[in-house]
Amino acid sequence: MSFEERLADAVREAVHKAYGIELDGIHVERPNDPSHGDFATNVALANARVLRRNPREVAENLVGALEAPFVREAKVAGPGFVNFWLSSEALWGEIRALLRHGDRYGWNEPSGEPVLLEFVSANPTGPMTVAHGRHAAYGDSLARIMDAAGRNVSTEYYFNDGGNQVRLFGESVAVRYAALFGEEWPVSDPDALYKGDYTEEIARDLAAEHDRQLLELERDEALREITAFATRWCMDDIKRTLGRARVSFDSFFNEKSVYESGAIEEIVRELEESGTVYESEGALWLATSKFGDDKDRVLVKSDGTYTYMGPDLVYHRDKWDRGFRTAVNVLGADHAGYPPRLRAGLVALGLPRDFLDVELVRLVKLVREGEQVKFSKRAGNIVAFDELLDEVGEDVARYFYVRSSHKTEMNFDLDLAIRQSDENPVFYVQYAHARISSIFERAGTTPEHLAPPGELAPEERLLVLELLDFPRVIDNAAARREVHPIPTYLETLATRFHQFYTVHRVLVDDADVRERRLALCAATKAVLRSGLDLLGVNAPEKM
RNA sequence: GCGCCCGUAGCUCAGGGGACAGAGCAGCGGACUUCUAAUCCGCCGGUCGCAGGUUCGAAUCCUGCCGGGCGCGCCA
Repeated sequence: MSFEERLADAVREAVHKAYGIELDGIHVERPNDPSHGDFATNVALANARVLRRNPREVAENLVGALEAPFVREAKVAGPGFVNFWLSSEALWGEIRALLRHGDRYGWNEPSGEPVLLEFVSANPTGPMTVAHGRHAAYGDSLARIMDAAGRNVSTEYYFNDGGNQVRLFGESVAVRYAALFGEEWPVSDPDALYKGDYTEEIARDLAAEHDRQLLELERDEALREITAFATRWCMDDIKRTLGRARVSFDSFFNEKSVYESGAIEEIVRELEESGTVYESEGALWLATSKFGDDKDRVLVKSDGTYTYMGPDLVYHRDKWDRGFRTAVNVLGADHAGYPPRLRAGLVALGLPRDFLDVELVRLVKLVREGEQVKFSKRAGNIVAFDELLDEVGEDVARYFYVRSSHKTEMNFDLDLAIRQSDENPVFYVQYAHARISSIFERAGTTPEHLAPPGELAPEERLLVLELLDFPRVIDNAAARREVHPIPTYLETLATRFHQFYTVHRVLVDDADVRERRLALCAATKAVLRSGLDLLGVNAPEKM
């Protein structure tokens, strides 16, 4: 149990003892100013009104009634805060616990209903973009954080390889392919074709494998072959990029399998039976407005093909059938209108309203020399994630992406990421880790037993308090589905370590002191490595 | 027009009822014979978009404006 929780309990009992009432939601926090104690609570201020006493008086009574052996001192301060200082013994007790858990400190055993986290799910119609990169970095880190926090989470990538975009993409490659043999491939809308140079690459690979055979086939069949080849090519390309960025998925799901299974027809039949669909203007509509959507949505277009609602309903019901009780979808903010529709459709199918949960990721803009970078030659009207990785490296890319909240629009300043890499926050954190490694290398040992607890110097105390905050940071990030608290935390922790390092020499002659400081280093190293790992960033031994 | 999100230091962003609003970068000035100076310390820099309201207390909650983004397709 954390000190916050232990303090909250102790305060709750003190309130009970002094006033005979049970309070919950007792707020204990780390004050900004160290002179306000290791921890502080505002209960006296928050409850002065109900108790009909002035806050300072309440605070005094609390301090008087407080029984907490791990508290060295409790003092009333300001308008009625109670500030707590913990005993060094108690802090050392937690450091020992931290060292026992190592880089699993703060982790919880998995429990609860299965959650499926779906992210990226970029269409296999081209390379991953820098926007997908943000989704990948966010989603993968979130999965790691939720896992650490004890959520029963799995990750999945949905390959949209069955829809309209894919047909267009197939045509784009077919045009290039035919051109290689001096032939023309007729298309309905040349402007809608994919323009990036990679379509040329795919066409060449296709030609290398099949020569001009596919041009001999009947056109529909040839297009099917070409499209299948092209989407497979993109999936491989995307998976390679993901692997490079250290993003992993537990499973991949193909939209095509939905079309081929006949499940859509089945769903439509089900909806017909429940009377939630109707025909109008030659299309089949789903009455999503009965389930919380603004208006009804087309399910089967007048040309007989399905809108995305069809396969998506099947896919999400499949998630439910596989046992997941929460489906978290990470989507681009430009898809904001989509969740209410899908949710309404799922409710129409009898799934609970809270099954689908959506996190919207805002746009990322690449900025170079103050100008927005909008496209690249290879990728067409986008910038490929690979190109960003080439420029700034995997660690910087992943760290920068998640440093700010996924909910805010982000400017990724390339000049800063590259040119000033020395002053980069990711290096700042990594450097703390490397410094510690260097100490252990010099020391030739890792601490096997701990020296008896001793008084903590101010810099040591701040470092320790920061270390012990890690479990709460993980829980909080998981609960809010936010990743950026981790970098924020790591930077503070690195600062606390660098400050400690500047003031105190670790490898001193006094064996007890040396042992204690090595223990702090080991603890810091474990938490830094653990935190960086949550972000998919390396923790180097040397820099 | 309706709905959702966002306005915090020159820049990129934390903080989302508490004690003087924080960090990094940029700028200025200090600190390496001692475990890595990719570090540390100090200075400069903010009417937390504006105006009301709730509260003992508001950057934080509520309302209204202003500014920006996104959505409101038989596209995904």
